Amino acid sequence: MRMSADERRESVIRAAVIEFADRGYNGTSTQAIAARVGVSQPYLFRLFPSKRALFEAAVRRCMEEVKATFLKAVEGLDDPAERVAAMGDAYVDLVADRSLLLLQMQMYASTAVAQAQGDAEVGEAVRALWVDLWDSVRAAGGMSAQEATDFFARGMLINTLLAMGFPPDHRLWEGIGVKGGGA
Amino acid sequence: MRMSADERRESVIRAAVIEFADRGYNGTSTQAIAARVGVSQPYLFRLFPSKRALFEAAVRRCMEEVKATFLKAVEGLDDPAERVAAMGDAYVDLVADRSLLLLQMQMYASTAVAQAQGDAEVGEAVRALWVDLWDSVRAAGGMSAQEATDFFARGMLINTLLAMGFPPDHRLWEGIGVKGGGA
DNA sequence: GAAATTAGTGATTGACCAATAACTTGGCGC
DNA sequence: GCGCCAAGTTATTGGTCAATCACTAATTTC
Repeated sequence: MRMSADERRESVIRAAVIEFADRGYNGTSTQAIAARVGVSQPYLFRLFPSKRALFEAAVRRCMEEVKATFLKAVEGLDDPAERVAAMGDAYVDLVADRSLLLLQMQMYASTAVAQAQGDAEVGEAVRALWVDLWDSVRAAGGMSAQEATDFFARGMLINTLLAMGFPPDHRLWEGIGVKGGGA
Repeated sequence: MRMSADERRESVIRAAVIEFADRGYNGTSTQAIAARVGVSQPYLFRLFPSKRALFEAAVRRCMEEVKATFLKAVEGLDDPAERVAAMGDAYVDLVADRSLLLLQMQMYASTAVAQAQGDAEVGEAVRALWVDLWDSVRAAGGMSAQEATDFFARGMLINTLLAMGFPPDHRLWEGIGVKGGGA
């Protein structure tokens, strides 16, 4: 049961990704995260200075995993066209783990909220993560600027349809080329 | 000051669109909406049965306006290619009124939350609105399924970049063809 | 101009929630 | 086997929020 602070922080982040993905920033109580970890609610505040900091850690982790998924997909592939195709296919893995895509949606929404409230720092941090993902994916796929735009545009549509819960066999998925939108 | 319930409901919806767009569902208090309207908080519950119902009304209004913006853009145009281009340009109008695009983001995020909590009704309602928008835009532009997919994919990328607050002159806007991302 | 209807308010409540503070428990070195 | 530090808890607090209830004021109707 008892573990080092670093190990505990790690498991808290994992729980936070799931909870924040499912219920959003304001909809998630620190109590819910603590319960999922199996730890008391106040102890979270020993591991993270605030709820916001915990959310940021979850978001950072999420973006790292998304990036890692794409980079892993191109490993060992040399042909540029093949690499781009492999990254497109990698979306299947992301869709399979709902949390990573849903937490992205919550991140976009929460960032807009933070900025409307005058908090510029959150926006800067999120944009930095996003630009890093963009550039990494673009470089890994040897994409032109236009190709990268199209790639991410498709990704955002997938995110959106998934968030709304369109089932995998719905006709709106047809032009997209990745099945698995449901549940 | 005093007005009919219907007129008041109308002004409440307008206020709700702005507030929910800026602060999200859970981040917006009914007090904040009431204050913007200039009415007492309990009176909102005479006009709408619950906060959720008010949110749904705001979302419905938002989607109607988005749809109307696109349909208005093609008025008087006959050439199919011209109509598609006009709808693409119409995004400039939507970006100009931040609320409509940001409320969409909040809608996606909140729909995901509702579904994670077992509320299937919200998801169904939102999907119906979305399919209606999709079909209307597709019909108005005489688009193929693939063209519609590309059109909406681009739209979702615009939404996302806007939510994150990328300024209009940021390089990520380059491949998109609509300026006006910032504040 | 009185009666009835409709618009709107003030006070309150019970639940929830982030964060703090003060305390306890468990393992490790020696 | 004891002392010490890190892991973890219980209790609490100040604040917020959706929703209800009982009430008042304006408008319409006859």
